[in-house]
Amino acid sequence: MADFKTIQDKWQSKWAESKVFKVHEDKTKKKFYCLEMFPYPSAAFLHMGHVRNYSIGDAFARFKRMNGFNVLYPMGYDSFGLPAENAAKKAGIHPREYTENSIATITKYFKQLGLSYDWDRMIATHEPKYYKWNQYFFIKFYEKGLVYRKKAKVNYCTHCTTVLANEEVEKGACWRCGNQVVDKDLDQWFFKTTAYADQLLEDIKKLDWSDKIQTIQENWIGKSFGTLVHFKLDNGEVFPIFTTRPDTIYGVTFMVIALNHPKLKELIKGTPYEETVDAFIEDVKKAEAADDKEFLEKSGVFTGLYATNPLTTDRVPIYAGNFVVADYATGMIMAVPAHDNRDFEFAKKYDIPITVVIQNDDHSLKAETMTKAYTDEGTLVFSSDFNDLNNFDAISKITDYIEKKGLGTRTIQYRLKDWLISRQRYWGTPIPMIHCDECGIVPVPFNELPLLLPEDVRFDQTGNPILTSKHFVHVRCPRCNGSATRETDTMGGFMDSSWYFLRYCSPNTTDVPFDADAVKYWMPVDQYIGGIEHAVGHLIYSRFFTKALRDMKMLSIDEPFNALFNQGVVYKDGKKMSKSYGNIITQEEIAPKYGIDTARLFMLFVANPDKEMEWNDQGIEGTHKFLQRVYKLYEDKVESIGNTKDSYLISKQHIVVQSITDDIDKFKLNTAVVTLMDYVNYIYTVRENVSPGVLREALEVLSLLLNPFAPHLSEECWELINGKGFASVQKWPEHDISKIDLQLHYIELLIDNTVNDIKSVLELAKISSPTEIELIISEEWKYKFYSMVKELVSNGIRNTGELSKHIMSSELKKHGQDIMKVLPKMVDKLPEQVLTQGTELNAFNEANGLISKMFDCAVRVVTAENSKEIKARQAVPGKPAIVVK
RNA sequence: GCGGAGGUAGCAAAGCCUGGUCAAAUGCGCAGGACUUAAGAUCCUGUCACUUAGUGUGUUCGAGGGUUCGAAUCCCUUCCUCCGCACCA
Repeated sequence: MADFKTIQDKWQSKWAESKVFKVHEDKTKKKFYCLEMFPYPSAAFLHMGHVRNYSIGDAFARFKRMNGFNVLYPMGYDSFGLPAENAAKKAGIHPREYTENSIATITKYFKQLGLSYDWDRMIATHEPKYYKWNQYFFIKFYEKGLVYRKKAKVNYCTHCTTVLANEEVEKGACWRCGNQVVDKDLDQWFFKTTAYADQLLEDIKKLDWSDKIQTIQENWIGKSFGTLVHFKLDNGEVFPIFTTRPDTIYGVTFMVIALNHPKLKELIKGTPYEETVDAFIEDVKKAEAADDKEFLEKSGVFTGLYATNPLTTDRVPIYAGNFVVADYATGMIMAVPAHDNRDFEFAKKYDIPITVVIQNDDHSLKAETMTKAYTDEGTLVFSSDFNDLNNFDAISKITDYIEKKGLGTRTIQYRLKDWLISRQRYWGTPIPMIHCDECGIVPVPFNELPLLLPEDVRFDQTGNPILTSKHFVHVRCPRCNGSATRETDTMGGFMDSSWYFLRYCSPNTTDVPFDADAVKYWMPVDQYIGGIEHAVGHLIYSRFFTKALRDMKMLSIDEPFNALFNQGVVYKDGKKMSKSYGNIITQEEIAPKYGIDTARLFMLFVANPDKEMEWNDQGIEGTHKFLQRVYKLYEDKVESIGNTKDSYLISKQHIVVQSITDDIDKFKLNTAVVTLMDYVNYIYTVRENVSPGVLREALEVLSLLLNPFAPHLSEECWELINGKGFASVQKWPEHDISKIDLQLHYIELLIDNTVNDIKSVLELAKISSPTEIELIISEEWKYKFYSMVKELVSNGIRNTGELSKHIMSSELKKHGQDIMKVLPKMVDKLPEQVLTQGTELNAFNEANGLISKMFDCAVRVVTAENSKEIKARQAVPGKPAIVVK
């Protein structure tokens, strides 16, 4: 029995001592940057979900490293953020202390996983030497006009007492604590992500990302082409509204403005409607708080205002409605109930007229009898000069007209909003800005960076702890030296993660955020690995950051992450494995019992890495057993009793290497493990019948193939067969197609079957302990079937159709049906030598049954243990089945 | 509503792209056997049904149709499950 605990400790310390995984730029080698999303160091443990994620990344990094790449594979911590601050509030320890304790613990666990990180590159974003550069970038972006401050309605979480970015709001609730988010008017800092909306959208297509995540990003950016139409209010004010359906403009019967539109209050101030509208807004707020779904169906209230449709000059009423979003487009819509379901619902509810302007084929639509909006294609009616046009054709014609008359313009609208970076909390990067009454907003001078977080703060009060600092807030203006105040907001955590992948390239530079040459060498990330939950947050911000830095000439790449792999979630008892559900299995529970290699292997084996998987307590026993079996191969001193299986094992070895290499390349780690298991079983069956050299090579190869999956055992096995150096940095085994001989495996199967036959015969004949069996297989029948296939091919038969024709018109007719069962694929592929591929093996196996029918074969079998000669005759209809002598 | 991923033997999970190698890898579970005083561990065999000494036959890959000499695999319809974004004009 192998003691996995001792083995893993031994190799972990050896790796650490010799720094095998340390890398540096080496222009002579091809680089490969493999990166996992860095974790937030909150909980002081790793559960099987983590084990899975990092095992996937490590397997891939190891694979690439062994394939000769110079692999950058770093790890660090996204260590700013609310949990640390909340813990500080609760437990009375400083967030830094909490964070650094967590980091120490987590790092210990990481090291116990045996991941092949270059630990010398570890970063933690809460360290001043890191966040200094957040401040630097902030100011740079500010200078470029990519950072601005504005008063805005923002999402505010009352529980976390801070604003949240759009991307941090899920279904109207705070992503972290799940509390309902409320609107608040605040002066806030924004990154102008929208400036790159188009590029962000366009460049997605260039990336090797899953369709799913590409679609999520596309939807999030939400580009739509439309027209801005100028409606006029009664007070003469022009109010543009955005529509993608100008073809329906003659059917507008009302307008709807967002309840929280900044202009609404002002427009109805002092009118008789002010009171009812205000009351309605209050009701909606209450309903939202109470999550009253029924009330939250489309509802609204008349504002007493009217707008004039510039095309019809009709005056239509303006409602305030809850289904219109204030910060998309202009916050007001034109409503065409006949042709939009939302508008239809609303019109029905409040008894607003409906005007049909697009007719179906038989012109049978009537406003009175409609039960839902007509949203299909049709012909325009009641649309003045545009009558009888197809409505989709009319879109551009009407827009042309609108533009010509100066009533509006074509426009492109994005759903993406600017990135709100301000947080009213302590544990983040201080925003390096100063508010001066004289000079306005003034950045902190570069030479004063990093602007450190103040230490003299109290966490026992509500609100932003920074405000409790006596020294932080008041400052002299760097420009006029007058008295001024510091910005007290800190940056949201996504700032830290927007460029950390650059910092890994040169983690210790003090005069620049990253070394240009190092970044040029390592970037972009070749393989990024992480959860899909970051689809719209981190993965958009990082792309934005990269593009902005490129335009500032600090980078020369367009995209940070070439390939992205989203690993599946680990479930237990039907729920995602997480601390909050209390259904975690930690590394600590598993590793002592089975060893960490077992845990890692199991996580990779049980399901395709991109699929969700259910944790299974029993399954892990199986992988443990497997690793023990592997170890036994190296431990056992096998007395070889022959070399009859040499070529079989060699061939098998090359098949296995080829198959595993392909699988890892495609991230199909689960099937790679299966192949590995199969290989181990195979070695067991043949090891007594191969020469020592061949066995040794097979074991050498096995120990290396094992490295990405069970690295510690891999090293141990490598050492046991006297491998030099670390297995982890050996060259990945190569496969040689010419060494793969499928015929051999085919014959092997035939022999196995025959041997089984003979076993049966022995049983039947009650011969319990034969002392000799000789197995003789005639060359003639061995190749007969194969040569028949060859003959067909040489007759020019290349595909199924030709084959069936050939058979029907040939002497093979009597076996036609049977041949059709087996041959076609072989015929199709033989010219390309596909017979050399592993999967073809089974074809021969299947063919075996047929062959035994079609060809007469006689077998004499001899083994060491028996002396009785037996003749076996494969069953052919009408012939004696087996003759025992 | 829009979008994405799925439904394979007792369970988990391959196979589907590129149709014939599929009664369908592998692991778990289960059954039998070897070993053992016994249990455990380990090893071997079996595990859709009926049958055989071996072979074989029948019915299977959510359901229903279609294409094909041939479908788990391709096409259409349909049912169900999970997951994102959600009133984006």
